[in-house]
Amino acid sequence: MLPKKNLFALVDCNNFYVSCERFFSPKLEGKPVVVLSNNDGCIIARSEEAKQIGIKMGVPAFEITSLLEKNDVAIFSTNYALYGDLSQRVMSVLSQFTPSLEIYSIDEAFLDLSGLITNTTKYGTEIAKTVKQWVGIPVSIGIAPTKTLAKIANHVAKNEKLSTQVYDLNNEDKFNTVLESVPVLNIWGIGEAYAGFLYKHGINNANDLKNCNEKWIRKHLGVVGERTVFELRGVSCYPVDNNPQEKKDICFSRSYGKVLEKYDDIEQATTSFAVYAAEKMRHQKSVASAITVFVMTNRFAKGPQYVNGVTINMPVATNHTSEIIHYTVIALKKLYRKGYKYKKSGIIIKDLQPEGQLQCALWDEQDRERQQKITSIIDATNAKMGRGKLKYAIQGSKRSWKLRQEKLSPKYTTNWDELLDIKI
DNA sequence: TCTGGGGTCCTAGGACCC
DNA sequence: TCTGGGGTCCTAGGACCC
Repeated sequence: MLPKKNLFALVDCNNFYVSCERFFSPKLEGKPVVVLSNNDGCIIARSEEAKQIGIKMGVPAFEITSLLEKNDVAIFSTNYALYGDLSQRVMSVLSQFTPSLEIYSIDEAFLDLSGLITNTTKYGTEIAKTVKQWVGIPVSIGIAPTKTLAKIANHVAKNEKLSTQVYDLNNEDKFNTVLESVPVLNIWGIGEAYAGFLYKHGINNANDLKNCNEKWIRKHLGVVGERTVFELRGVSCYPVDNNPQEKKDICFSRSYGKVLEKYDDIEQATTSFAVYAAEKMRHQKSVASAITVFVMTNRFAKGPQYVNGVTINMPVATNHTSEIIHYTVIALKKLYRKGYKYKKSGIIIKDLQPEGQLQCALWDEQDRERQQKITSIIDATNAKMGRGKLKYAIQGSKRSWKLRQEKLSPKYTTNWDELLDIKI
């Protein structure tokens, strides 16, 4: 019996953040639109029209103000509450088309279609049509026998501006020609460093890499590179992972809206980040026994630079906010040096383990039951009334670190007060 | 004036053990 | 004079992803 042939679809939302904003402002259809990163810093999403007038991904917005103004580009601050919610809706629609769905990122998912369908293009078109109709977000779909090839097929679907938004690289007679058109840098798993190495050796496109000796690739790019070669040949090395593990690390960091110098301001910011990180940790029902706190000055500024981090091993694995704050402050006091202009800080919670198999220390001085009650009450209140309604005193009330978000759209779908108001 | 944030996996090398 | 060797575990850092 022949082994079951693998078949993967990669569904990718087109210019996702822009599409989310457009869905609630249809008058922006056909116009250039961009979405900015936190603090209204860099361009992180562009509509087709914005790409066409030469706006590059990742450039700082202040560097291209005249270009933005001249072309009357609609600009939005990032609105994760909105994008996250629409993402969930897209994923929920996709889950109806496969028994095995892997949510790969906020705007992408792999679907395992092995043995499921015969007419791939028809099926893909049906998926795209349904998502557009039910959630209002346009998607592109690549279909192929491995994930790496599905990624490539997806790029083709996007670049060729196919009317169907679906490209099937499975049994494609132009297979080699398509691969030849893909520079190695555009292959999933090949970044700047590996691409530089490959170009130096005359390996320029996906077809070249496919034909490489895998032993030689393994020697220079490691096992990940070797798998990429196999995947390009149609040998699947990465199955669809529909059972996401809990996160192993949780990080919460932000650049401040302006530079801060006083210890108290930095403490208020960083303990606030610690509070959010602890919320995330409880949300996935994990505990941790180590945290790293870090601070940094503005790496783009001329003045003296200071970047440093301190890791603290806590005596007992915990997810209680008060304890996390306690150790964050200890770390911060070690880190702080007077005289620097701080721009960013954050906390990384490491070595997360499932709650419940908690190891008790011999001299545990904390009243854990009481803490448990307090954190549950705070979590429940904030879930209901909005993040930050109940705060710890140390977080302060000034929010001098507050992000700049001058072009924020409403939280149309997650906040009753910001629902779209339609006047008839 | 203004330059994002949050992850994963792999590997080399040090620490430690017998 | 001659100064083991092999295994495991952990961590930091590199490379990649969105």
